[in-house]
Amino acid sequence: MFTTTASAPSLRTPSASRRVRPASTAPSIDWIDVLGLVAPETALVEALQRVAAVRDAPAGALVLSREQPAIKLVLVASGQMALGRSTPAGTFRPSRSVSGPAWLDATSAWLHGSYLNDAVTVTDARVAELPRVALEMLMPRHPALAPALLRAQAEAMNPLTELVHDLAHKDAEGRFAAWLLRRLPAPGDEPVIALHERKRDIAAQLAITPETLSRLCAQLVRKGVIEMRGYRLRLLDVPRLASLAGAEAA
Amino acid sequence: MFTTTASAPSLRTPSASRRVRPASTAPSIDWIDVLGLVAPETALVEALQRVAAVRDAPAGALVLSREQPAIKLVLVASGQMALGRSTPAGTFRPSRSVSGPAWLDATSAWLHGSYLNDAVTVTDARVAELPRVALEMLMPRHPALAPALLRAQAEAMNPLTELVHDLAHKDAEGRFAAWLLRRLPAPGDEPVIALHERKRDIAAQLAITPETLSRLCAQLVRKGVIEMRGYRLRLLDVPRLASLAGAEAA
DNA sequence: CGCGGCCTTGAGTTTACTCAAGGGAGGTGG
DNA sequence: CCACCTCCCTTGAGTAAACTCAAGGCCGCG
Repeated sequence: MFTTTASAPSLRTPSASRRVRPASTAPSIDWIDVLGLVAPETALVEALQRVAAVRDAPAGALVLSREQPAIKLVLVASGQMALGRSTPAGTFRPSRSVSGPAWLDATSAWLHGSYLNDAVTVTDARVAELPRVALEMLMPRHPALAPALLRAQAEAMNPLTELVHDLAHKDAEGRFAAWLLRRLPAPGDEPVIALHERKRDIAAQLAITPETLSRLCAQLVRKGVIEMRGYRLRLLDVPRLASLAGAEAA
Repeated sequence: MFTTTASAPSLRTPSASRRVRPASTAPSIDWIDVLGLVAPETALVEALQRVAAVRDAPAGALVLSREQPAIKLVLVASGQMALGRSTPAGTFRPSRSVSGPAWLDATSAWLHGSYLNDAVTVTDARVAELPRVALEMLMPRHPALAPALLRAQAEAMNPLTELVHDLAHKDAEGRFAAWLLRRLPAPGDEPVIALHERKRDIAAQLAITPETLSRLCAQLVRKGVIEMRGYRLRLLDVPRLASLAGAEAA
């Protein structure tokens, strides 16, 4: 995928950018998709395109900071980002990841404060920023905009709620199982998952250590639930995995 | 507060309702506050009042269910609610709590699905429900509505993000310390916190067992950080507490 | 007074973490 | 082209945090 030949995310330094998915050549954003528009709404799309500031960020770049006042909505057109917080010590603690095309932060800008998370690019990425005031000015003329933004925000809530539930009520194995199931290809397709990120990043998302993740994988392999070769794994027993994911520890 | 005399949430059965805060006599909602409106906007307020279905729910009632299709926005005018999930076994696993006046769920209804959480009243509560379609119809006439709803949704995101971070990166003591600090009275007031809920409910919010919470309290008392008498506790050393809360375990 | 629910405390166990060592893959420089 | 170096993943051993199970005390209620 990212590397020419192989199965692994081949990056070396987190900030160095071997792992290149060059931002797509077209400079435009798929607004229809991102906003979940049904009608064509070409006038709205054009207007959005005008107010959006699109830019490319190399892997490892800090795209959002909790220091910045939140005055723009930010979306990821392509690439993958990690949301979390930088510690005073300077290390970054990811809480979750976002893969474009999706909103990175469609909410903070509606409040008078800063962004809620720091965000760092994992792969090269293309991001677009929309000033809140510009959107507010577009609303009267484009009645489809507000509901679309409300939908976009609502959609962002979903994974967060899920995450809270998992962190609060599932043990490490359950969280990993749930994570795998979320990545499950459509039924009918091969139940094979390619990991596009370092395992330690996956571990961070699951709020466990890389060592624990490694042991979990070995354990699932022993149980015959999955099969692993490097960064490519195959789900052998989806029902079993689902039961592990649902087994809400304690 | 809730009981006539005492310091404890005196309820016996979780669903029984000794712990009564009768929903306020006025049948109306403070829309200005809930929506964060700045201008008076009386026309909008009246319109909202018309489309809102207000009802009172006794303590222990199931107000929202993940089985229901989400077609209404729900807000809690007064009282306290727990959000979480019922297990197949029938027990309720709270993830977080909401105290009125605040939105209980301002997001699910914008999507075509069910509610994201089950919600149970902890105290007697008054809830209001607004059909999404009604709000959409009000939007063209009331330009202040959409931004207000966007703000409301955005505000709901904030505590959730915080919660994810705490669950992912803080140990039990840190989460409890952070929880206490969130309840800290305004600086200048007495640093005394009255617990209005059973300790086991607090524990559930923190994703720990009641036993662990009890031990944490004892430990903080031993350290001289807090003082406890029943359900009333005094913060003796706020800076120390803050450092515990910030100490992002590991 | 007894009962039921709640909180507390103790003992033992489990889970996941820390620390440390070793192997593999990929890029780099001689 | 090969040696080396770095970063990553894995595995093992020991430890710490939080859980489970169980027993005891308190309080309000019937």
